[in-house]
Amino acid sequence: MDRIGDLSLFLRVLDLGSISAAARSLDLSVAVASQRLKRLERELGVRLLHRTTRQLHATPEGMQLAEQGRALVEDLESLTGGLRQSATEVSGTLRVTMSAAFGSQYVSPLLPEFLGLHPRVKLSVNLDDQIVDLVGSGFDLGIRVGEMGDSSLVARRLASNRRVLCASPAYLQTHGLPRTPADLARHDCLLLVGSQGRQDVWHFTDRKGRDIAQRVQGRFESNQGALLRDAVVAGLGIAMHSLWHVHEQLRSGRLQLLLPDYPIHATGIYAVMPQRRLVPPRVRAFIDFLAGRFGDHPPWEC
Amino acid sequence: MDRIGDLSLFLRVLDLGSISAAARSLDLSVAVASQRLKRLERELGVRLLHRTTRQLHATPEGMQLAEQGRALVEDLESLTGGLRQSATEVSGTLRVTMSAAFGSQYVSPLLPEFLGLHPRVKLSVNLDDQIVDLVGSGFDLGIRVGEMGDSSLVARRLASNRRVLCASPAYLQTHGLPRTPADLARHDCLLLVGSQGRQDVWHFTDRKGRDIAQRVQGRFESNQGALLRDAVVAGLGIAMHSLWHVHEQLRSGRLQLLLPDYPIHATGIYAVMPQRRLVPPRVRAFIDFLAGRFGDHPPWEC
DNA sequence: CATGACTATCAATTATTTGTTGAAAATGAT
DNA sequence: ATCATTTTCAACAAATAATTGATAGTCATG
Repeated sequence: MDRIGDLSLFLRVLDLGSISAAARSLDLSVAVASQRLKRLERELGVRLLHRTTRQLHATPEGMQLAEQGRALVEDLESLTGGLRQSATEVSGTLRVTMSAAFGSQYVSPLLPEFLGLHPRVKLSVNLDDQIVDLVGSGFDLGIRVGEMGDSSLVARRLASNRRVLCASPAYLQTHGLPRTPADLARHDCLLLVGSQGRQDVWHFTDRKGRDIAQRVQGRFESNQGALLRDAVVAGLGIAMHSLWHVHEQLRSGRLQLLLPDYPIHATGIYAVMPQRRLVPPRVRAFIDFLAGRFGDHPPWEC
Repeated sequence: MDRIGDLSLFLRVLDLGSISAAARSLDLSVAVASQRLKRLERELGVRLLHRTTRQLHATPEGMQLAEQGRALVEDLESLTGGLRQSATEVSGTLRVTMSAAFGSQYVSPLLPEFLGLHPRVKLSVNLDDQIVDLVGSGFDLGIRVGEMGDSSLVARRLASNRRVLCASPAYLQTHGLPRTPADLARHDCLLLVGSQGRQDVWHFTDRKGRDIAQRVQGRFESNQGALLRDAVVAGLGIAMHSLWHVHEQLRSGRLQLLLPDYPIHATGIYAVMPQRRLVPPRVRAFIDFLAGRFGDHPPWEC
């Protein structure tokens, strides 16, 4: 066996559970992937995959090769990556998944420029807030808003993510202006329902830096930030939003900032990627590009 | 970097100290080796070898790649070797070095048959008793007579190597027949001078299995077994010889066996090879071939 | 149960890479 | 200085890989 790429392909096939998906993710035609797997099996003289058109599973030999081979491929990548002084060409298909609202609002306008900068990259953009398993879905990169909990991924902070409490002037005229977090208990609060459940405890910081937790409730909730924003603009209640998300509305006066003296713990906007030793140049280029655009003065900060 | 073969080539180049030698040893044309090294350097973006036409040495990066890469290549070989169920074709150039006397006398007549058995192998035979550094000299295989001390090599015993004490009838008529090892102190003994120095202490076993060491001396010594044999046939003294070496002379009566009641510790005839995980099929085939010819009834045993 | 959407493989063509050969340039030894 | 080696280069031939379009198998769906 000479080609380590065949081994990489095999590993990718196992990760994605499909020859077609692996081929796409490596910018190969499906036929090539198929015949290279066959070559690998022929050279080893062993059947690695039991395959039907609809499902794959590894033979015992395949399992063994996968287990031991993965370490090998990673070692080789780290070895060559350590030596290689300058990255190679920025090319291939960049597969990125991003938070829907943030992506369409702030990333999308930048994409033409990025494509112009790197003529040999193709982009495949997935807008979705749910996808967690980057490697299992074959993405190079995810762009996520909020806390980074997952440890199997490496994250790079692209920008800070200040969150604010806001409501429409109409709502405030009717219901009054809250002065402290405790006041929120008597207001209609609009809640985001995430994958971890309803987020009905809001955290603030008082003047002395102490954490204040306030349970809130209301008559409207959604898993879509955009719906929440429409609701708060319509005067349905008070919402906690990322600054970038309501930046426009605050500037135009359709929304109003609340409790400015009780700042909310800031999180970040992150680029996350599978923990690989060797980051493809196109991924690095994209992250650097975004970081350069957002870094010091994101468009949503005053 | 995709081709692990390029890395292997690079390692071989470092072992042999020459691109040409490495190319020969891998059955490649020199030009291919050259351009594959260049490809490796281009892909890594790093210069690995400082080369003039006359000498090579690795750059720091080259050293690093060699150190870490060698383990990698070996891991890959053992992994694939462990999976691979049947060996591949017996082909390529088999480079073997062997003890001169034994090689010309017993191996040489078998070579045509071996070549006939495997049409796609070429043979490169080196007759020399000195070469120790197999891997450094680019040999696949060595055939050695005697004790195997070197631990960096793996050895397979091809046949036993009984040694005997002998002298010509004419010498014995003049000097008398020794009855015990101690008698040898009063005889002319012909000594082999090896790379470890003059071998002037001979070891025997008495009837109870105890070791008897006897220092001997004489007026003739050589590093060439053949000269020693000629000398003992000419009646110059008593010599200790491998049985295969004097088998003919003993049968024809030109030499006579001495001290048959004090056998000498038997050693062996060994195939030794560099400690690689994966033995090329041509090497295995050759060893099996020789073992089959010598194994149970070597031609020099009665 | 048939249809449709995918999937893997096959066969034929095209493109790319790899290997060979012979010549040239460079180097150290005689 | 010449000679024998060594590495590299350049042009060509051979082998290999990738693409395309076609075929057959499989599962979910209506």
